[in-house]
Amino acid sequence: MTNVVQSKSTDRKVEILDAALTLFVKKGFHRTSIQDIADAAGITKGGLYHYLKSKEEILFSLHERFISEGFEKLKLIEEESLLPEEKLVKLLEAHLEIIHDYKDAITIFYKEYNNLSPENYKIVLKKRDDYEDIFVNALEEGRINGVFNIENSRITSFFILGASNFMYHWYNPNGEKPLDELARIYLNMIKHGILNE
Amino acid sequence: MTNVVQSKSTDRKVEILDAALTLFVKKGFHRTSIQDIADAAGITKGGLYHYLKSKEEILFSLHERFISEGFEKLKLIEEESLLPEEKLVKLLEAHLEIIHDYKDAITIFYKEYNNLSPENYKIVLKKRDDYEDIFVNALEEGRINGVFNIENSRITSFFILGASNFMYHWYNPNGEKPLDELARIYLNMIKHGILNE
Amino acid sequence: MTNVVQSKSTDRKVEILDAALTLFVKKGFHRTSIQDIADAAGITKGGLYHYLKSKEEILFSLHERFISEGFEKLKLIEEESLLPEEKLVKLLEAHLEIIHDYKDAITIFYKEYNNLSPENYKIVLKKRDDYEDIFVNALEEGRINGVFNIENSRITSFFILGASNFMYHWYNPNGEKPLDELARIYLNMIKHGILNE
Amino acid sequence: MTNVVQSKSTDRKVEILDAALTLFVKKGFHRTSIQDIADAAGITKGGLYHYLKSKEEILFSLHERFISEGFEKLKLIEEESLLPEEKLVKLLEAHLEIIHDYKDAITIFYKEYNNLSPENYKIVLKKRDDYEDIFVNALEEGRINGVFNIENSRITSFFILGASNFMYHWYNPNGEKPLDELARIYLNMIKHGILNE
DNA sequence: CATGAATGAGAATTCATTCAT
DNA sequence: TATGAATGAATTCTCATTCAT
Repeated sequence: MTNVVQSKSTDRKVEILDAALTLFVKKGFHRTSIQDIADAAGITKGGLYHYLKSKEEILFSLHERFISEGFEKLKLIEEESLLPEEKLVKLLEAHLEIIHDYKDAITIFYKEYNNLSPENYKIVLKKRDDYEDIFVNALEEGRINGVFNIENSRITSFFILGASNFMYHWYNPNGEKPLDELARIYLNMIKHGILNE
Repeated sequence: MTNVVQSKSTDRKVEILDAALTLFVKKGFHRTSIQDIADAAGITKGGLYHYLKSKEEILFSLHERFISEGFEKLKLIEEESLLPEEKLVKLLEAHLEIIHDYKDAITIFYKEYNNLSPENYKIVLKKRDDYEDIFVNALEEGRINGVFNIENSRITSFFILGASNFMYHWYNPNGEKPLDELARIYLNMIKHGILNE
Repeated sequence: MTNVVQSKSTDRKVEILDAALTLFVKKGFHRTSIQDIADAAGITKGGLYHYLKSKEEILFSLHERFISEGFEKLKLIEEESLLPEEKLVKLLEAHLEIIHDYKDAITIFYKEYNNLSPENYKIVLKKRDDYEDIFVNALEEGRINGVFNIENSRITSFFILGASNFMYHWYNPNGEKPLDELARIYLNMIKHGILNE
Repeated sequence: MTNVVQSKSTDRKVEILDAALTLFVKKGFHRTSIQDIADAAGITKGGLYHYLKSKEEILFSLHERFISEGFEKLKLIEEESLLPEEKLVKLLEAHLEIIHDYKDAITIFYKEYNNLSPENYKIVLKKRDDYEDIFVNALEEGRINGVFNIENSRITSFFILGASNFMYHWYNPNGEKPLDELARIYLNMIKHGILNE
């Protein structure tokens, strides 16, 4: 899946990014200094610049890392030949798993993306749109088939993603509800709503 | 509804806060300098400090303004004697209205609240919890009555609020869908889900 | 001794000066703001400027108040016709009394006089010199008479004043030793030294 | 005596401290800006912060430098086995020498120590007390032996140190009286007083 | 007399980034 | 690769003083 052999440099870079992510989550992008990151990564400020050429690049790399991996995951599901309902379920399960795995990265994504350079901002937003489009397309397919009783696939997509994304504000991986249990509850509400009929 | 007569200072402070809000939304809290705010408000840097004693107080005031007004609105509905379903509908309509009216404030609330001082952070989080509790209580009432087919009122509340709050990421007040139309669509999904049964 | 009838303004000014003195002792001249002084005196910042035209004038007035009164006291003793030893004793007793009464003013005098404007600096230093000269003259008279076994009246004067002035660093008016007891001890050391002979 | 080999950084730091000391004596702590110090030391403001992390640390370092060296000097004398009178004489000669060598540092010590942070304030005051205790102990030893005709060693210590310390207000190293001459005069007054008997 | 608003200059400090070694 | 020194621009905040009302 991932490269087993990585150069020392790559390791070092990953360490720096991990350290940065932790700090960004705790203190925010601007309140975290390059010095802080260097300290946390066990490197000097000057040394850090051998791996990453600016603070913005750190932020961008963090975005990239999470959004690319997430997109790849969904893409694989999209390409499977599944019924709309099954596809939506699998997409959503994957999405919740991504939220679980990349809680920190998602947190800073929603808070700090406007600190990206205009060029990187565009790249990231494009990927986010592609990500969302996978949901929109799955919903649209089901809407046309008559499986989903929805008016507008995009609005529905935002509805579902919104409900899911909000989880990063409150979801505690060590809390009482395991993720698959939550996924079941969420799916149920999405499919049938909350009203007893 | 609002005071018609306000002292000059109150006006000035409101001007400063409005200017700050606009800038915070556009550039984020840290990338907006006091100088930027003062310029936008047509006042000198020193003058600004006559009305607000720190940059953090500006952020806090913006939070306060929106979260207190929002809470009052919901509180009034909570105190009406309504059936659970009716109450939830009214609460949600009010909530979407608040999102509509305070889109900018909510944007910076979710992005920048961790720039508040510890004391103000506590105050704001307390109010946010009170706000959410109104939804949780309404859902719990319906759950006990058997009107709502839900397992857990808090998770359901987060589900609904999450879906709604995410609107501030994409909702355009001048877009094709008017707010009441969106409210109808959202309510429908919350009540009945998306599956054709 | 002092005016029994004073205008309201004069009272107000005295209040301001007293408030300022207390604050200067506690926090130093620069760390005390005009706002602090105004607050302590129960007046507004703008109001304060009706009584004193600058922060420096406050400092100068405090110096004046203490150094003029002190000088007058010594002057009266100087003009009495006394034997050198008696005169020195009376001068020193008066000096210690002044230190007792104006501990705070003396503290800020030695710490903050270099914050005076050049003109006021000159005035204050002139008065300090006049004050010291009274001691030098008394010593010189005794030296010529052969009452005092000293080489240089100025150095001796500094020796005596130094020993006395240092008291403001440690003298506690509510401590175990009353002032007259201290005066006796000091005079004894000045007259006979510390060696058993 | 002192390290012959010092790192470049140590040199730079010493340069900054020396520049600061000169300026503090001339203009006082608060009227000297970091910019002033940086300019005088031939470094940029930002560069200065590479060596010292705050203005307060500059002040503290200046205090430390002088008070630690002074204390070491006295400590060595205290540990010699000398008769009380001889010990007092040597202590006082050393003390006057310290005043001669560190006139500037002592000046700002007495004027500006209340600008230290509470923690550093404590440290400095502790050292000052230790310094004074050396004199108190020497006097107490002589008082018990009957060599000194004094009532209270602490008051006597303050008397002597006060007389000596005051020298920094008027002593001019290039004046007519060399230091050892002054030491002789002072010692004479301390030992025998000023009265012809 | 008194006030509150406003000013403008200056202060300490932070920090991303560069670069000689 | 790695470092520590250095830079320079930006930033928040303070404050003595003025002045219209």
